[in-house]
Amino acid sequence: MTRKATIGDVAKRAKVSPTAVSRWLNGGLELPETTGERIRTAVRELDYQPHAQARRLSKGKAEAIGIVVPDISNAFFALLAGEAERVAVASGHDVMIWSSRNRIERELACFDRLRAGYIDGLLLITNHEDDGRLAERIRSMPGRVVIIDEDVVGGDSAPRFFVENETGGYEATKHLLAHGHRRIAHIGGPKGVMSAIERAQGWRRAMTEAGITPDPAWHIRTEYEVEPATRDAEQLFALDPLPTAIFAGSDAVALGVMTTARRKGVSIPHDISLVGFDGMPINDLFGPPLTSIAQPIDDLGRLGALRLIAMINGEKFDGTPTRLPVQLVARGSVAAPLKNKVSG
Amino acid sequence: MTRKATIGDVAKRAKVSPTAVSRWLNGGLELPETTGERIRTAVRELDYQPHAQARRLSKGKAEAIGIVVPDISNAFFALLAGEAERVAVASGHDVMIWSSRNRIERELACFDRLRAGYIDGLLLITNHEDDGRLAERIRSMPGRVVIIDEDVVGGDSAPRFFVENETGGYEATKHLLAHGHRRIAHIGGPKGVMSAIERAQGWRRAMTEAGITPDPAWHIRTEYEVEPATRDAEQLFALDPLPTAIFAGSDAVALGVMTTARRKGVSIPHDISLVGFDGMPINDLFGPPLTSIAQPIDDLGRLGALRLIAMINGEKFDGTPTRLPVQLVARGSVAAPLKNKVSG
DNA sequence: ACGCTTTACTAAAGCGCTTTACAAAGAGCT
DNA sequence: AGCTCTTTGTAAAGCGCTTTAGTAAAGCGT
Repeated sequence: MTRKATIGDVAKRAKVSPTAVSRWLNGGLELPETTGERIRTAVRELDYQPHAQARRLSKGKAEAIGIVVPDISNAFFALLAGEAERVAVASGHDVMIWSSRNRIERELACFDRLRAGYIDGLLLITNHEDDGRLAERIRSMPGRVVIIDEDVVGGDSAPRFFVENETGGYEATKHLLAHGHRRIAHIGGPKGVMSAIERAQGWRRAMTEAGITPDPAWHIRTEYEVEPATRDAEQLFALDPLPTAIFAGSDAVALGVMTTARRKGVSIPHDISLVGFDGMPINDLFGPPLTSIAQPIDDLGRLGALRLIAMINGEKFDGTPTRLPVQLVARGSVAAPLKNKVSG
Repeated sequence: MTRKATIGDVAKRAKVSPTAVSRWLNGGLELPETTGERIRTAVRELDYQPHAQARRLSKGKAEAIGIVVPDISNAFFALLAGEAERVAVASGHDVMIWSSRNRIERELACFDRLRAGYIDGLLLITNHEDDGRLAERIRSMPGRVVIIDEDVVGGDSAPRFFVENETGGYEATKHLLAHGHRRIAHIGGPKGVMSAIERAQGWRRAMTEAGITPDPAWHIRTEYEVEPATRDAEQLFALDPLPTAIFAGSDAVALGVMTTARRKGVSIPHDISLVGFDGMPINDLFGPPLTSIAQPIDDLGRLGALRLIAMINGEKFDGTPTRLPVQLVARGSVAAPLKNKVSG
């Protein structure tokens, strides 16, 4: 294999110095047309391409950002990361997407990459309670981190973008109440996770306003993933009397509920109504189509990436969180409860 | 912001040369415990972390690979990339995942990154017909590229991993035939795409063996995405008589068919049976659960990544394609055709 | 006391690029 | 003619690391 052409090879062939080639290519030097043409020809003939590593070392910038998500094969995160990537690429940054699989070590590894100059900034999407290490890393890298979707306690030095979780939980529950439900259970995200806390608060507030004191057994916690939710939903189906409706803390959780319902021979929405949270486009295709609180996933990804890039370019921001609105999308998984169906 | 510690700072504090620090850290130098301890302390106190760009420039390796997929927010590719990533990370490589959005320019950009030394190898997952440029790049980077899932004509210098597309199409069609269907339509992937061609061949072979000559109108092509498939499926629902079954070239296409069926008031599987291709785990949750030809997605990603890393480490391979088996997963989207239901 | 081996390191070059500082040659002005 | 200004470049340093080649000192056998 022939050695790759370097800037020196180009310079030699164009009969100028490497300096001239570099500066001319990067727009820092005006040269007469004949000289420019010689360089252009040399570049073409040698198929020259600057060595990324060298250029980055020299410039002191990686021209790249990283995106950590809990799991890239989860459609929600894939959508989020996809949108963020689009924005970053458009501004000339390379993008690395990493799955943390909810292992904090893998998240910390991304901070190491940041410190190592491998990326200029990090878009952090995390899903689990922090033990303090994440918060510490965030503080130690000011202007380099943007947090999306889920808070990190103590990470408030970084810009953060969330949705109106409490409102979402409230609206979901109101929707079920409006259909006549009273025994509304909530299966939400794990302990210590902001979105789970806020969505549960919204649920509780709507219930209280309706004059209902939720039975503690109606509130259970699970992971935001299909598998664990499928398992943990069992508890709900063991209750007597059964809840007539379930507000699931995410669409993945709702899918878990659907799976368990199917296995138990419980029909949705005939026997139990179900509302999810996320508003994934695919919800439309489930049996039944899933009513859900839609998050502005694109905006979340886009705004986060834009903010990160602005910071990399030197703009200053504080950690005031931005809250984006959510919206109920009614589909087919909610009906009136059985007992009320006729009597109203 | 205080400057980041360099290897020189560590050396000074430990009262040794940078050489010693580098070699000791990288395991190339035995040192007495006291010296080692001094270095260890210095590293800790300065919170030293080698500069990735510099190390990579120096070593002439990026210790990273890239994965291009058509669209990371497509669950199939997300699964594929996720598995490949896991393998690569386990072997100490950084992973960059890029979405090409089926733009060949974006795929070529990934080859540029390869040439620029930004990554050591590329896992290529492409979805559309090549105009020759892809094949040329693949040839020009021997031992650096592995192709997965979909062939590139002329890219046969690189290792390739595909599934048994023809068999899959055959099995899907046989399954429908076994349920008594005769008017079996096929809505498959785009022209010039290997998997689409092979799956269609399987369909055609099963039909022919059953003594049926497929009406040309029964075979239509679309993109492997939900949106276009939703649109293009219209043609199938405009036929008279309607097909009694549809073999969709991918699960995304099947989803599109389901969407259109729903809109047209056509019930699956009551009025029309449906078989997809991919075997996405989520198929279980659709209404109805989707019968599909399952691909070994994990294996595809894993084997591809392993092969790529082996090549980076100097092993030689030729372009003999590896074919992985597929398997029919029967769920609820296939029933006997209406007219045959009673008469058998 | 001599050479040989081992231990414990180091100096310097080099990876390929960018950037700062500077210079030669000509043009224009007084 | 002498001066400044512009044009057209170049030399050299430096980014932070690895690696090659080597060396001073200590230990060892005879």
